[in-house]
Amino acid sequence: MRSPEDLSVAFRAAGLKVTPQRQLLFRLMHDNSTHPTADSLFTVASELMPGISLRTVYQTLTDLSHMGELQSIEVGTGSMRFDPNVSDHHHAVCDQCGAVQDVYVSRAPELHGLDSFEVSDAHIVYRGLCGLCSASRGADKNNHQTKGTSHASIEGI
Amino acid sequence: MRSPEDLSVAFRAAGLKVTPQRQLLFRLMHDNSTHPTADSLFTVASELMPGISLRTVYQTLTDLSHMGELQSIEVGTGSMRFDPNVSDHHHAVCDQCGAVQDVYVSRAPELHGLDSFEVSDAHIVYRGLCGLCSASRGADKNNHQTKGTSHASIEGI
DNA sequence: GACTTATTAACAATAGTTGCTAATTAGCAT
DNA sequence: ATGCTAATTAGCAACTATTGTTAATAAGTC
Repeated sequence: MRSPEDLSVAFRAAGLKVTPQRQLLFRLMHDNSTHPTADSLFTVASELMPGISLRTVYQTLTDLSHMGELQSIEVGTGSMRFDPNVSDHHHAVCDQCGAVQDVYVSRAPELHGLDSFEVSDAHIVYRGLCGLCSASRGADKNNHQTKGTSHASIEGI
Repeated sequence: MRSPEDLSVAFRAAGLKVTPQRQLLFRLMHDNSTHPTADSLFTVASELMPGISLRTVYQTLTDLSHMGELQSIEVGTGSMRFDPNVSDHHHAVCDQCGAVQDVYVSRAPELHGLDSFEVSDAHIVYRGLCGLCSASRGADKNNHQTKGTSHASIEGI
């Protein structure tokens, strides 16, 4: 996802208006590696701009997705996650705290049974325990993170 | 997933009752490679047993999942798919008709960025066009299948 | 065949997301 | 700066998929 400034230009060029709500969301999503849900993003946005509506958050996220600025992924946690990292990568979901990490896969797997199928995209979802959860394994059952926010993210190929 | 007969025995052994509704669902799911949704299974079941409730279908599918007799998968089509094939495999989803096929992956991919993550499961979802849809590409925009029912399935390693 | 307990069916409720509409506001031209 | 026009916002309703609840029913056992 491009910078908030670049996005403002891109939105105007696309005939879309650059509102304060959108600018806030640009900033909140830029370089955001926590894979937030629409709702968790709404919570953060509401603190900075009371009165902003969840509908607007959904709408802007949808717009950004359509423009290819972010990726919406479904990792089995019930709600959509939004990812400003649009490079070719995959995801790991912690079964305990729900954190989502980026995963880079270098070797394409060998397939069987897809002879007549034209593959255009592949997405791998890993499940298990994230670093923090496996460290505190069993000790505390409480989630140590808010839904949709990860402890840290791992970048780089 | 085991045969309807075996499942009847297993259910009784587990203290669960073998009702006509459950027996019907055993038969409908056994060797069913169409990856149906709860709703599409309900539609088929309703024709054979008018009056059966969607709740019962969900309940029985959940019971079967908990017993390890079938797998419930989420492939991004909005609703859960149920698969009597509980072997280690993955799935391909047609973007046009929604059909789901089994895919077997023989070589584990190389990962980067998962150092502190304890992986317990991995699931790959391929997206694209199934054989029938890519054959009739563009010609007819109409789905040639009912949601949740695939043209055919591909089995074998 | 009666008894006990699980199950069924119907309905309400929930979560996540999208549709709708009147009032507001950005962007543009003056 | 100011007004115009079309896009956007906020609020709410609607919708889909799924789960909770409960009275009536039926399976399984004796």
